[in-house]
Amino acid sequence: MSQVKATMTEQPATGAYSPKDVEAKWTGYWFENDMFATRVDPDRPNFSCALPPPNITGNLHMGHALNGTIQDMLTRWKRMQGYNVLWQPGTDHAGIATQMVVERELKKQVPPISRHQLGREEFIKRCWVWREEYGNNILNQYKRLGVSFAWDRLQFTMDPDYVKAIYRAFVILFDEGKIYRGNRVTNWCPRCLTSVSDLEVEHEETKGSLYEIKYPFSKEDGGTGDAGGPGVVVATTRPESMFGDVAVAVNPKDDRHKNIVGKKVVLPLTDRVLPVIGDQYVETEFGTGALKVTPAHDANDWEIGQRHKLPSPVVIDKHGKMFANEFVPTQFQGQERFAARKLVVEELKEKGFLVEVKDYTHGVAYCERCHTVIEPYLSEQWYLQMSELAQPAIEVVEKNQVQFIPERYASTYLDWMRNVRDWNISRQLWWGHRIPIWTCENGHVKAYEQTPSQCRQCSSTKLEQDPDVLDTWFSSALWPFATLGWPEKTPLLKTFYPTTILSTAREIINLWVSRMIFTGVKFVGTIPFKHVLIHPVIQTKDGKRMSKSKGNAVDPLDMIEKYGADANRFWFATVGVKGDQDVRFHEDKLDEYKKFANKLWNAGKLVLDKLKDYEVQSIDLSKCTLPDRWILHRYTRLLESLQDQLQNYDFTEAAQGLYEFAWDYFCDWYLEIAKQELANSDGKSGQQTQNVLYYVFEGLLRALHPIMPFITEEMWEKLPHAEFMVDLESIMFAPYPRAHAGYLDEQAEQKMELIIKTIRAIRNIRQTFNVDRKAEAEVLIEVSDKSELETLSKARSYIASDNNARVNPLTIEAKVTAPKMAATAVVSSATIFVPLGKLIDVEKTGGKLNEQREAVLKEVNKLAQMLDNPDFRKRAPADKVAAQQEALREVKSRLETIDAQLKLLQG
RNA sequence: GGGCAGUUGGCGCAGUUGGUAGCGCACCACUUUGACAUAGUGGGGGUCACUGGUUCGAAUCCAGUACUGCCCACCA
Repeated sequence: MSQVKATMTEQPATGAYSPKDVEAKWTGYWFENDMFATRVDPDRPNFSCALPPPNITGNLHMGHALNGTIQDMLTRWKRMQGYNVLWQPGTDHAGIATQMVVERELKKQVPPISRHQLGREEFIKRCWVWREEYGNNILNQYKRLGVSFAWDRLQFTMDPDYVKAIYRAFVILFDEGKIYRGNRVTNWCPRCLTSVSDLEVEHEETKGSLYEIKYPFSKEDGGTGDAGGPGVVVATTRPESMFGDVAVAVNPKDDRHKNIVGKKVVLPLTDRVLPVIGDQYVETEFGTGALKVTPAHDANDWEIGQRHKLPSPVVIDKHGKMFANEFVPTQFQGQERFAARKLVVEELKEKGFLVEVKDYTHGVAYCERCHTVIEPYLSEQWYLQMSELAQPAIEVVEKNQVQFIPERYASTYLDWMRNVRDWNISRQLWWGHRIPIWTCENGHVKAYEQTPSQCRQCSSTKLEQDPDVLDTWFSSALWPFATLGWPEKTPLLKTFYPTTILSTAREIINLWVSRMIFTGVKFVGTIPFKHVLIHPVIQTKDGKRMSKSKGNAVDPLDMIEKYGADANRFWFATVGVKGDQDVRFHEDKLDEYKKFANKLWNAGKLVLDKLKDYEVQSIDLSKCTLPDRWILHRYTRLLESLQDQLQNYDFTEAAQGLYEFAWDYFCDWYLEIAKQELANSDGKSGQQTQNVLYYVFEGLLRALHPIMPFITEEMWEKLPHAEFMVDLESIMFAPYPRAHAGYLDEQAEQKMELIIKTIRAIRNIRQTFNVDRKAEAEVLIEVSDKSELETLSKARSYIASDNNARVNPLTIEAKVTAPKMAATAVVSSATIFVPLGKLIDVEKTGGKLNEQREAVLKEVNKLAQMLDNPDFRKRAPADKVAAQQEALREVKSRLETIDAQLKLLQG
């Protein structure tokens, strides 16, 4: 490993933190020195996760960035905890998407070329060229986020070893008879010219029309066979498909129609005669209660056609144009389907068959990739039989071997798997894994892992490979183990499989997660991951889905540019995985966390300044000041919670805890006091304060590192280090800080709380009465409780200091002579008097006191009422009653103090 | 049609086993003292969507209603 240590980045003297250079520098340092390379020490525990492979055509979006941050936080945290970590990165060849991009490029050429002109082989070559050029773009974008994935183990779903895994899996399934050829209606994209799965189809509410068309009874069934005579009215949204009709179906229970079952009707605009059949599928409530049956162009009609053994004439071709065959009247042949619809409707109207047209909004299926309206299309496809494969995959989730987080998503998965249908795994594309099925001249259909030279059954050398490629999800289904070398029993597979977690978006639970689970169980014999983290979807600030085409998508790279990667990551951490299922994006949040980074930066500057020439040494608790012990206590509590929170994937709380600790406790209170301590001290107590300052700040950086890797690395490098960390090349290899119970100190906590409240009360009075900030104020504090008196007496220098309440002279006694013209506040057993002399505004003081009195009185009444209720005293647990009684006593005494002060004021 | 979320001050959210509503941003006022004005200090602001129930007591438990959003599903 190269030992070129990055040098410190010069920051502008203004005090503001500028993330840009810092981030570029450390990204370079980490990646150039292979810091994230996989290292395996058999004595250490293992942590692994696989990055959901982005499409090579993809660009980093908010979802990627959130997901990347979640995985990186865990990976960095585990690395710091001494685990062997593998965060497996890589990309997906993305069949349709890549093919579309390359086709689009070809179209831009002069003259434009189609892929068919190029031919399959040449086209695939172009795809490879494209992939070499741009295929890792998105991973490089990921780097900007500070991700620590194993760059040395980059995988691609078309790498030779990966392809080997795919064909091994395919052949196993094929030889078990689970892969079969089926001829049925599937979703077809007339633009991509391929079948797509149900999951690759988007349904959108679209305004359209419901056409009611009269199908007249034939002459032998009492009709005239034309529009003028009696008939049955069917309702359809797709009149152009009528030429493929083979029947009219009604519900046999429908009183209006049941007597016409068995009759014949004439298909309008043609001479064809169709039977009226009875089928339960027909909804009596919908439309006219009569349904035209078009088996080749509607999945439901296909089912009906199968039940009634009806033919299935095809009238729309794969391009979405009306077929030129005997079923389609010549005037419509070759017309595009939507143009044909218009023409058909016109002619129906003209000839009197069109009964009514109603506005109708319904879900229309669109191709997820190109937004073309999907055409249900009768075609031959390869299917994977799912029922047997699903069973064990259902069990591992039912038995909690694979656990969804949040839990509710387990039912999304289970509902899908329990009703799973056979999987159409073939696609009519060129870019992808060609289906490894060869058919010989004698019709023997076999699957081969490698291109065969002869038929396995008859040794014929005349073989032809299936032209289709596999659904892209077939290859990504194998991701968790194919990336680790399966089917070989590699050491990596042994070490890192099953992976620890999988983190992804809920929209691909069925598409991807379910398939990894069943393939993992099937091929490796074990679950692919223990925990599935499903993160929220990031929406626009008004709750809309972000989409590139709508132009409302926020580009995370822009946000990183503007606010820094650490600020973005911090926001992603607060989003976490355990909260709502959707999160709206508000840019102010990034600004807030940018300010947090700035705050840390400036705190770091102060700490460094106070630790000039500091040599690390251990803390001597017995010599520590109260604030020292207090911050150690708070810090220890923070670490305890962090351990729990990160363990439970509670990133939201972990981030909030760190934010609160760093800003409120450390910066606002401890640093203010420590600053003063170090300025005043004679060097004895100051030494311990330095130790504590170092201990807490250095630890805080490590604690923050998984969330904010850049700024913590930058500052950590500048700090001196304890011996065991001196040689580390990066904070990422330093141990995650652990809580030491010895630093817990509840007493210090209570004492500091009293002091803080006291300081706040004095500040409140000062501001309420407009005491000049620069002026010192006289303060008298009467403390009835003995230990509180001691605490406050010992803390007098903190209370009096310019940073805090700026008091002089300060009197703290068990009993003081209450000054007449004074503002008053009560904190616990302490009554604070600030004599204001001429400054005092009797009216204002009285008003303020009366306000307080009212608030306190309200509490008194509420508590008294509760305690007066005999039911409460009878039924509430004794400790609760006692607690309320105690609360009442406390509130009453505050009321008395206020009353006394009011009396004095009115004097 | 089925399922899942959410509804708490202007905005974004916390509120574990029911016991006097918290935080951040924004807002108002004051302050440029050597970590930070991307700051400090103080302050104002909420009948916890609605209805009913359980309970001595409900933001919290139960039932229902209303909106908002997501997922799944073969109503033409």
